[in-house]
Amino acid sequence: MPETRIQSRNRAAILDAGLEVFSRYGFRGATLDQIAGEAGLSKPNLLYYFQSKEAIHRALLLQLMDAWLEPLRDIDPAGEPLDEMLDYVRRKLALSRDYPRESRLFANEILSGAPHIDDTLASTLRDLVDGAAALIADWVAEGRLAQVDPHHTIMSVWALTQHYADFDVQVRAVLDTDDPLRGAEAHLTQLFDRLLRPGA
Amino acid sequence: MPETRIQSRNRAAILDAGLEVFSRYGFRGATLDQIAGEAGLSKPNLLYYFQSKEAIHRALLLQLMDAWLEPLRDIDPAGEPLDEMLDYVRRKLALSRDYPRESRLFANEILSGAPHIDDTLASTLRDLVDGAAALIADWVAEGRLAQVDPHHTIMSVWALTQHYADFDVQVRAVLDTDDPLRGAEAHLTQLFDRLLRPGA
DNA sequence: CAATGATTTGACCAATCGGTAAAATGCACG
DNA sequence: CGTGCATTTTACCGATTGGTCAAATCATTG
Repeated sequence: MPETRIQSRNRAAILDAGLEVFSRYGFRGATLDQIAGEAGLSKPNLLYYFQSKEAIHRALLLQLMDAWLEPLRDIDPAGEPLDEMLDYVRRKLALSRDYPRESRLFANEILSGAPHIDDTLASTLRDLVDGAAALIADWVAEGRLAQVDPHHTIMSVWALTQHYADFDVQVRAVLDTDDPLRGAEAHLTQLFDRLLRPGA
Repeated sequence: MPETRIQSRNRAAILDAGLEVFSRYGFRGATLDQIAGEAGLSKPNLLYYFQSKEAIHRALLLQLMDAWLEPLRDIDPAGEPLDEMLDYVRRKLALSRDYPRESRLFANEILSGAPHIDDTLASTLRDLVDGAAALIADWVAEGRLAQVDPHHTIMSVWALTQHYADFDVQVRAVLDTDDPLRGAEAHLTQLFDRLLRPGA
């Protein structure tokens, strides 16, 4: 039995509403009434489509992790190292610009101790990062990137790009611009260029 | 009427418990029962010392903001620019090491839209950052720092240092070390040295 | 020790929490 | 049009939420 039009519309509305609420208040701080209200449905109707509060949250985290790690997978081992790294930074920053709620959802999950994705963190994420770190280490050894710690460098990309989504309120308060991400790209490109460009 | 021994002990215990719980689950996700349990007090007894859940949260945020901005105030306009900036990074990183719960409390507040400190963000923080940014801009103009965007540079310091406290769970999962902050200091010193050291 | 104020407890409250059951409604299709 | 299934609503549940109140207990000091 394929999904009906009503089903796909309502499921999408619920996931969107859940993303809105969970990303602001975390799993425990979010309420089903709030999500139902945001989705334009009654609470029992919402529970007709998802078995529980946790089911909504789980579905959101699941579809998030893939998209979130994609930029890292897209680093091309055959490419020019510095370009690959700067492109990676730009792809990650684009995620913060286009999917700030997903970024905050992830941040909330980590802040609360990652109870729902700790196994993913220890396996999938870990392996992916180790792979990318090994690639960076090779590039460094070949003298095609400056001497850096690969793991800390990757985390620096995360920290700097996600900051613009997660701390959006603070960023806007400090920057006084309606588009903080414009200046961010130039700044981060410069920062990672100076960090990673191999010395003369 | 001065504070009795019992009062100061219990107030401290409540604030510590509140910090523990609020920093993990945010304001809405935290419960008074949880805080009372963590503090070793009954809920009514807890409310004998603080008028409400919000009062505990407010007290925590208040004592946080001062300590959190201190490293920025301590930048010496008469000092050597690069040293001053690198010392600032190290002071900020020390806060993440010594007060990770405070960092997460702040992160949670910002994530949820900063409803309790939005005026502080727009006034105190804004002024402080603008002052520091002006100083950095002067140093850049004098050729004593490399060409950077002062505001984005300051926020980069925040993003990179606070990341080690706020995303501690993820950092440990990726790094596989029991002391992630050791490598962090060397990495961040290197990063900001390369970003800020004036060209030859 | 007595008394007085500081502290703690137990019983309780209305509101909200996540979730359920069943009846009512809507909708597509023969 | 009517039948059968998908959808939605109404009414409700026990547990937990933030918070109150008065009584009980504790600690200090004259």
